[in-house]
Amino acid sequence: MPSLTIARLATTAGVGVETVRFYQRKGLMAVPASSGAVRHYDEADVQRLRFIRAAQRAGFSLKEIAELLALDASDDRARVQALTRTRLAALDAEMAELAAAKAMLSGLLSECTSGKAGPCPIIATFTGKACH
Amino acid sequence: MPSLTIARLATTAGVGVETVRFYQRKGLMAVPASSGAVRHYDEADVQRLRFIRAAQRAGFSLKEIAELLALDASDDRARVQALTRTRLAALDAEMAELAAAKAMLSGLLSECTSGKAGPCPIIATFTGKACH
DNA sequence: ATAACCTCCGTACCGCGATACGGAGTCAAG
DNA sequence: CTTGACTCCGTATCGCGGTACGGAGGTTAT
Repeated sequence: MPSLTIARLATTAGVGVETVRFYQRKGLMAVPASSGAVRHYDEADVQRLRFIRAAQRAGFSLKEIAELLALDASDDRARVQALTRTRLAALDAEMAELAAAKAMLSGLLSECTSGKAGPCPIIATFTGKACH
Repeated sequence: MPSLTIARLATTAGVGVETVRFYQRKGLMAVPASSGAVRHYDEADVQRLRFIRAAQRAGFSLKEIAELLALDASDDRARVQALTRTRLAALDAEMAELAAAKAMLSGLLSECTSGKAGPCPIIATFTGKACH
């Protein structure tokens, strides 16, 4: 039975001790009812932390992750799929925004690098001053 | 001389009154030294708010925007270009992360939609349980 | 001139995701 | 059996980008 202290749990999962405690307060992890004064953790807790980190990388918020974790128990695929579709739509929207920003900035950068005279086109664009 | 109240300034630029005051506190806008008790704003203030919003859409933080605004005065194109390149690199990194997340989620979603048996692949992936 | 609305200013609060602090208790090694 | 490292727990603080509240005073339309 691999019994970990909170510090070993945290370093195993690649987070800080305070972060584990933060997740406990947020209801993302249960506080183990330890026999004694010091609480003990096991492989399931490591997995739970890894779940949280993986879902965060996919862009889910901690609130959504809490729901996903609850669904892990109650096997409601429809709900998981709905959350996933919502997240995918949000990802598309974010990507579109980033792509637009990137297009604008890279265009302006080359303009500003090659241009010689007048105000910086980047600044001018943000300012709204006519520049072309 | 178009003299605006703070509310008219805010609505013209498409932000809230409280947001204008927030930007003033953050040093992004000067508080006009009004003659009298009520402060007055003009077209330059509208432009400044639009600058802030445009730069935000490009992904700059308020801190970076403050620097860009300072550079608007002091015409340091090299610095503006450096900030822009940094922002472009950050945008690339963010886009790569979003693309990875999207690929993962859309793959999992179709798997989960079509699959019938066993645990939900989405949950299984986050959990780290073997699923294939 | 009075009601209705706006401005000014400080301060507090929100959501998010953590991170820090500090005192008391616990545990293992020397 | 002490020392040092770790744990527990509450509470505070951070950074970001705002939003909300409330009272005193200014302004405007009727």
